[in-house]
Amino acid sequence: MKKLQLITEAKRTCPDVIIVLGEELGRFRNASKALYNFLESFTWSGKVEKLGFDEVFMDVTDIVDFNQALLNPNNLQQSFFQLKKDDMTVGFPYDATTLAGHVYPQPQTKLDQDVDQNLTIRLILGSYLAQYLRRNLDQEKGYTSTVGISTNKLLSKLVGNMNKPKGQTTLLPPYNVSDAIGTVESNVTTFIDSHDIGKIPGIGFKMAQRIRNHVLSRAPDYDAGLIWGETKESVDVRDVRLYPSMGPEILEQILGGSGAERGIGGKVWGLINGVDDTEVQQAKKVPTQISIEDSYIRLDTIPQVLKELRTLTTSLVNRMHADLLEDDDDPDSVATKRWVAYPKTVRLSTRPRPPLNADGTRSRMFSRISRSAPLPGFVFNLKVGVDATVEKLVQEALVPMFRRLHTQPSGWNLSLVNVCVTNMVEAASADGKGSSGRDIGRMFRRQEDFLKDWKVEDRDVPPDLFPNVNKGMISNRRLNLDEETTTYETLDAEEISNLFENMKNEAFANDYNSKPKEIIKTDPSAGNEVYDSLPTYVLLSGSEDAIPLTQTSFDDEWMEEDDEDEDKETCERCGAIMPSFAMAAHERFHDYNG
DNA sequence: ACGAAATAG
DNA sequence: CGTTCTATTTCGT
Repeated sequence: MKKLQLITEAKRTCPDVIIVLGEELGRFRNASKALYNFLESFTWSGKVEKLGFDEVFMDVTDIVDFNQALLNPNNLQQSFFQLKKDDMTVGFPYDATTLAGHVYPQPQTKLDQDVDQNLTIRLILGSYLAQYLRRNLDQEKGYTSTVGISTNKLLSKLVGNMNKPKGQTTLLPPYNVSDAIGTVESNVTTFIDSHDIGKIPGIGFKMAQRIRNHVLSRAPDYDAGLIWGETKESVDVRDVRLYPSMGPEILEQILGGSGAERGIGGKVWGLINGVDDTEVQQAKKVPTQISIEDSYIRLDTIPQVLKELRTLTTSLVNRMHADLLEDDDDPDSVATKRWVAYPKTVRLSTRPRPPLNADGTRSRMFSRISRSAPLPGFVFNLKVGVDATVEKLVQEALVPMFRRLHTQPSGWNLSLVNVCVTNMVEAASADGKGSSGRDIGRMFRRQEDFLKDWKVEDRDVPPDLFPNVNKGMISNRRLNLDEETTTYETLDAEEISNLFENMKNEAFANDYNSKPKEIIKTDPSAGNEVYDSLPTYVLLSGSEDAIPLTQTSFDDEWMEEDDEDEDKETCERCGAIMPSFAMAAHERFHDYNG
C-alpha cells in the first residue's frame, strides 16, 4: 500500500484493510513539537530547522568545534564527548578513532588515503553525537530514527536516506577532488551523481522536467545514443553534470525567466555538485501561518460554500487556540490564556475546477486563486464563544473575500477551499528572559491596567515630525510601570527596541484598524492626558519601527491644537476623555475587549 | 501589501 | 475529487 493511494485500489490490493475517514493530526503535531524541543535542548546555537512533522536539520558545528579542541591526540580511544560547554561532567565516553554507524562509501574503498584528517575527525564527532541523540530519543521517547551526517543540509539529507529505517550514515571524505592526492575521486561527486535529478532537494517537479527535456531532447544523435540508462526518461545528476557545456549559465537559460528564483542556474549547479550554502534556520516560536483546507467533488452553490466556510473556519479558530494560545504564567490570575502571536491577515483560497475541453477531457490545472484581508481583532476575544466568532468571521471577512474571488453567483465549481491566517506578530515575550519584556508584557496583559493608564487614539500625525527624530535621546530611559511613582531606568538599544516592539504589537492587537497611532500616558484621576512626565511613542502602521518622539518634539505646534479644547467627549463606558473624532475607534476597542 | 507559483513532507 | 493537506519561500506588481 502506498501513500495517497486511491481507496478503491487499496482495497483491491488489501481487501481486509480498514479505512477510517478523516484524520486527527493534533497528536502528531504534539509529538512533532516534543521531538523538536527535545533536539533543540541539545543544541548550543538553537539552529534546529523543522522540515515537516518528522524531519529536523541540526547545525552542531559549535559542539563539534568544542569537542574537537578537547581531544587528546595521544589517547583518542578514550575520549569524552562534552554536551554542555560549562559542565564537563555531562556527556559520554567514545572512541574517536572509529566512526559510529554506517558510512558512505562502503569500507571496501580504501580509507587510508591521507585525505582531510580534520574533516574526518569532525565527521566522527558528528557520528557519535548523532548516535547519542538517537539512543536517547529511543530510550526517552521510544522513537527510532534515521540520520545523515555531512557538512551541509543537502548532503546530510541525501546520505540519511541510505540506511532506513533506523540507521545513520556518514558521508566520508574526500569531499573536494583537490583535497585528494592523485586520482581519488570526490565522494560527494560519486554519491550525488547517482541520484535522479528530481530527487535532489530544491529541484522539484517543474525544474526536473525542464532539465530532463534539455538533456534528453537534443539532436537525434544524442537522443538515440542514450548511453546512460535503460530508460530514456531517467536522467540522473551525472547525466546533467557531464552534459556538453553544462554549467550555471546553461542552467540559468533552462530554468531562468519570469517568476524563477534569482540566480537559479548557479544555485542548481551548486546542488548537483553537492554545494549548499543555506543555513540551518533558528528555532521559531510560532508558525508563520496556519491554514485549513478541504477538497470537494462538487461545490457549486453559495449555501454549500457557506457551510464549508463555517466548518473550515471553526477548525481554524480551534487551531489558533491550540497553537497560538499559551497558559498565562501570571500568578495573580487563575487559568487565563494569552496569545503568543497575533496573525494580522486572513486569506481565502479556492481552486476552481477547470472547465471541460471540447474532447471531454479536463485540463490538469492545480492553480489556486486567493484574496486576503486584515484579520478582524475580535477573533482574539476569548470571552465570546467559538461559534459566534466563527460566524462573525465568515460573514464579515470570508464572504466578502469569496465575492471578490467569484463575482458570479454561480457557474463555478470548486475542487478546494482553504482558509489561512498569516502575517504573525509575536506578542511580548512570555517568560522573563529579558528584563524589559517582562514588566511591559505583564502590564499589558491586564486589560484593566491598559485601560487605566493608557489609551490608543486615532490621530493624525504630522509627517514632518518623522524625520530627524533622534532615538538616542530617550534610549537610556524606560518607564517603570510597576512602581507607584514613575521612574526611569537605564536601557540599552536592544531593550528599547523590544519595548517599542511589544507596545506596537499590543496596540495592534487591541485595535486592528490602526493607522498612525499614539500611545499616551494618562492620569485617570484627573481624566487628563499627562504630557510633561513621559515620552510619547508614535506607532506607525506598516513602518519598521515605532518612532519615539522626544519631549521637545511634543511641544511643537501640532499638539497645541489639542489644547485648544475644542470638542471633547467622555466615554460612557470607561470615562476616558478624548477628541470626538477618536470616539469611534475607542468604542471599537470596547467592542473587541469588553 | 497582495497574489501566484514552486517545493517539500 | 485526474494525489491530500499543510507549510515555507520567492517572485512580480
